[in-house]
Amino acid sequence: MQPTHNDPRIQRILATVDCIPPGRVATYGQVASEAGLAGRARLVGRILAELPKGSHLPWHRVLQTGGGISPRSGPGPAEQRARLEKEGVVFTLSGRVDLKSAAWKPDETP
DNA sequence: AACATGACTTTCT
DNA sequence: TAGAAAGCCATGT
Repeated sequence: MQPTHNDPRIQRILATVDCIPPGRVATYGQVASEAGLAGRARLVGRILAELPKGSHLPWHRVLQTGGGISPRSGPGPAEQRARLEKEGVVFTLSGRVDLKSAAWKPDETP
């Protein structure tokens, strides 16, 4: 079975991602830092990669530094972008999100 | 224990 | 501004 079972760190990451409101996005480093795992951005990515299918977790709101989508196998990236656009997130011609406007602030969680 | 892989980040060219 | 290389952390073989 898998790595992340009941580790509080992992739960914190999942909770942080789940706290990201629609129309806003956060970077891997941002989430990791909030979860108390600063510098472990890759761990966040790994967690999301292991996410089960039925997870309601807004994984699509997690982007790279600069607001770009991490390329990976499958319809992941395309679906991620589609979902974000549906939430009102604007993508630049470079395929990146304008963090100046869409960046999520942990203090602004309703 | 060592090597290889990956939803990352930073720096250099 | 875009592309390639190196570095860092955790997992799996």
